Amino acid sequence: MPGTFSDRWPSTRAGEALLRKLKLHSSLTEEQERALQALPSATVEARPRTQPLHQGDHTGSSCLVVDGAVARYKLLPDGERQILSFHFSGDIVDLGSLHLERSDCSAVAIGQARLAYLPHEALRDVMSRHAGVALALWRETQIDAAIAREWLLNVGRRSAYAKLAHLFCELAVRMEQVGLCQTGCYRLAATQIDLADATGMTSVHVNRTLQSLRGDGLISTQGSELRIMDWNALADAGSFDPAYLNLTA
Amino acid sequence: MPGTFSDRWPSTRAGEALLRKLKLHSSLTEEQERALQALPSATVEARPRTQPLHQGDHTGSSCLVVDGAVARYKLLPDGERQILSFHFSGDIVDLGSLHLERSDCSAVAIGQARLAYLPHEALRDVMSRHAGVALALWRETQIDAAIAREWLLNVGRRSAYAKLAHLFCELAVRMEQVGLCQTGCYRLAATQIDLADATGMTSVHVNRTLQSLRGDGLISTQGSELRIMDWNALADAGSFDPAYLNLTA
DNA sequence: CGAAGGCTTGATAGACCTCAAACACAGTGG
DNA sequence: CCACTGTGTTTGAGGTCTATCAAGCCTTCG
Repeated sequence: MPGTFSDRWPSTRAGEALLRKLKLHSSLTEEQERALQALPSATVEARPRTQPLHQGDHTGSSCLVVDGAVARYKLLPDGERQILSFHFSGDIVDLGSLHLERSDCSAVAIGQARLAYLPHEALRDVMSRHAGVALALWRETQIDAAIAREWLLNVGRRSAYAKLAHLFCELAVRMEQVGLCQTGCYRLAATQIDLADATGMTSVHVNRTLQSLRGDGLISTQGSELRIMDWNALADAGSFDPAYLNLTA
Repeated sequence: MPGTFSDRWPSTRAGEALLRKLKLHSSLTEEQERALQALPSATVEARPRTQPLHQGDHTGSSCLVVDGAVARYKLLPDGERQILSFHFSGDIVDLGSLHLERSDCSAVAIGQARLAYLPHEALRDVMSRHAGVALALWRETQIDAAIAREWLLNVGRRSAYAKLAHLFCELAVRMEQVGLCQTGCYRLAATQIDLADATGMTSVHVNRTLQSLRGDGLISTQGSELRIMDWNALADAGSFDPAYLNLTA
């Protein structure tokens, strides 16, 4: 029901979301802010499971998340899927391909999402005229890369229990940054299959690990809402250190 | 023995290695090339297992590999290590931290290596004066990020056999780019422990999987030299598709 | 109400890990 | 020249974490 959805998030515009995100780590002049907000963009509603981006695509625009969530992923020939990242309001999903030939991964909407497509030409133009914007976008891509590296550690070396704990911590911090998480409580329409593909597990094992996490009083869930009951214990279980998110710039 | 080492690789300079690497995916004007070659740098010899970069470091320069190999990694509180990437001649290990407060990972020399430290100030200066250089370095960081994403898939979703096959394919292609691999044969001073930490396995299991790979006639090893005996079979086993390396720009 | 998708549970299996020891090799020093 | 040491490789024997297979259940939605 796109109608209902639009009613609930009526006013956020693409430039606004991007601006808020960039200001988390970079300071911008008023002129730069105006330039960003003036970015042309085509906003679209994306139904759950629709794919705003396909591996190998050669598009002329980048996909910005205005509302909702998007997951980037890669597929193996046998159909196995690895989710590489989650993106929320203000995140540019495929900023990396701005100066690259084609995208190396696909993306899918997790739940209903509102997306905006920013023409590469316009982005390049703003970046060339405003060095501060180019710097902010550079930082944005570097933080994205840092998150991928942390995920590599997560998937490669942590136990199932720690993997989920770490993921939930990261999502809490990142969503809190953009106002989507209050008092350790946030909504994410990810299924247990999604969580499995993000952490290199199976959905069955995610289910059982989730039960442990709940049983130990670290989290609770109802519907798509996740509530962190004991932040210290959860962060400790996942050996979560938010330094890699570069929030303090 | 730094003396012996210097004698074997006597002439490569920092700017040269970087330039050759960047030209793999970006075209540069003669002026830009000169600017790159004129970059000031302090070249040092790094003994095996020395650490040119530490997590949390706030350095004023970036580490370029001139010769040899460097691995980037992260540690878990319990000492578990995840290697995030390997770097060879022309790679800048921590380009990501050029505009970030501090490094989110550490690095270690794999075997003897020669490194050059490029002052951030000088890099920023060249980038601001030459948009083409900035673009090339942007591409460089994006390819680095794309490799990390492919590793995420490798570590999260492939079998042990496929993990090693994929890693060996990537290393062959990347080392061939810079002249370190001929006819599917290259030297890498990585131990089986290193390979384990790069793929999220244990060294014991790496050892056994290596034996399978050899037994199936896909590779052969002698000392630190790896020879790919059957490229097609190896690429197939690792479902290796070099598209993510962005070689064709 | 039926269908579809997601969640939960049980039983079984296997890929990979852990522990432990032996082996190979190079560098060191007496 | 040969023990001696350290690091890396190899092998063996369990053990376990996680995957697989299969079924039942629940909610949502047309």
